[in-house]
Amino acid sequence: MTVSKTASDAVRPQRSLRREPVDPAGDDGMLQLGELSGLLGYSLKRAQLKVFEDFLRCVAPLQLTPAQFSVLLLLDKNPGRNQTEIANTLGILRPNFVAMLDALESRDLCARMRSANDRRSHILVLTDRGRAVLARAKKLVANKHEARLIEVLGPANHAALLEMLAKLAQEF
Amino acid sequence: MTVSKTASDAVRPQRSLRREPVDPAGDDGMLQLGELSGLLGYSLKRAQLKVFEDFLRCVAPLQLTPAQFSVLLLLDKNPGRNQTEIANTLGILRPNFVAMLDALESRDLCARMRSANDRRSHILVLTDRGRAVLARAKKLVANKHEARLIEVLGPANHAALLEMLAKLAQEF
DNA sequence: TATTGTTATACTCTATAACTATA
DNA sequence: TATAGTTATAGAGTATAACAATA
Repeated sequence: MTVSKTASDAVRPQRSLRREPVDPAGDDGMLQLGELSGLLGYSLKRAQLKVFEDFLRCVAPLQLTPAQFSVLLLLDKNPGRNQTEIANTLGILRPNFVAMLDALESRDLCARMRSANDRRSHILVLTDRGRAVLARAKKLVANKHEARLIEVLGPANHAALLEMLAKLAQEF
Repeated sequence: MTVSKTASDAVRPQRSLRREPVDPAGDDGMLQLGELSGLLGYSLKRAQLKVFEDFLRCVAPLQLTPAQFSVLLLLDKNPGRNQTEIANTLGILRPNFVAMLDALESRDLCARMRSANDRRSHILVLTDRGRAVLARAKKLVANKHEARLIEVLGPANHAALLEMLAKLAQEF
């Protein structure tokens, strides 16, 4: 270690004498982010947390997480698929998908059924209740969640943002 | 439950007879994402994972995670701050920040020192080694990580993306 | 009494190996 | 032998309560 073990004055020298508004952040008050502001990954992560938080708020009446919503959407659009196919598409590892499905199935939102062709695999289907919940969830997401995003960003920016994120998710 | 317990034909009816390229995804091959493509949170999450993955690759020689890098950056830009201030700024809870600092301090990248003013708080400082590692990390991030992002998106899009994400992280 | 750093703890996500039943 | 679903497990990340030292 090369730093002295007692700081305060050593670290911020003649600060107690003059109060120069040299930078936006005073000695107290908000800290300077520095090049953190220019780090895409940093803003990406913080934005993602905010967006998921808002998603949960908007869909709270239906008690669905973003991940659960994505599963229901995918089952609806892709009938006749098995667990591995759905999990892979969503980037969920098969072992971790088991508990997720257990939760959805225990709420009677979807069901596993043995495939007649290959008795190893479970064909996943939405139940009537699953379809109903999905329909209500879609409305909440569109009218509350996405609507708020579009309101904050503006429709054109929202579309541009979506396009860029999709590009990163695929090509990067 | 309202669905029959054996599927296959029930779920995808006359598929074995005709092969109509009705939609981009065949019976096998990639699944249809449906409105998942329009869900900002979904692309946001997948993009974030990709970007963090690339960050880890680029900074691998220095063995720094995005979170650790952000701590070093913040310590450098904000000397004389204590654990609570740094943790709060990064959205890290104080109890969870303890182990993070232990790891950084055990590698001699930063040091805690008792404040002379308030003997409860630990002033955080970068060590010489910490400053050196941070300098190298900044170069790797700029020349490899961010460079690749700018290459994929284009400079104008990269700037626009950063601006929108920062806006979401703050105002949303 | 309030605050700083800390411990303990728990819950979620994620990741890997190995088992079973089928193929 | 290989694959689908599963179990067990371990590791991150995140969250809350409570304690000791200090204010």
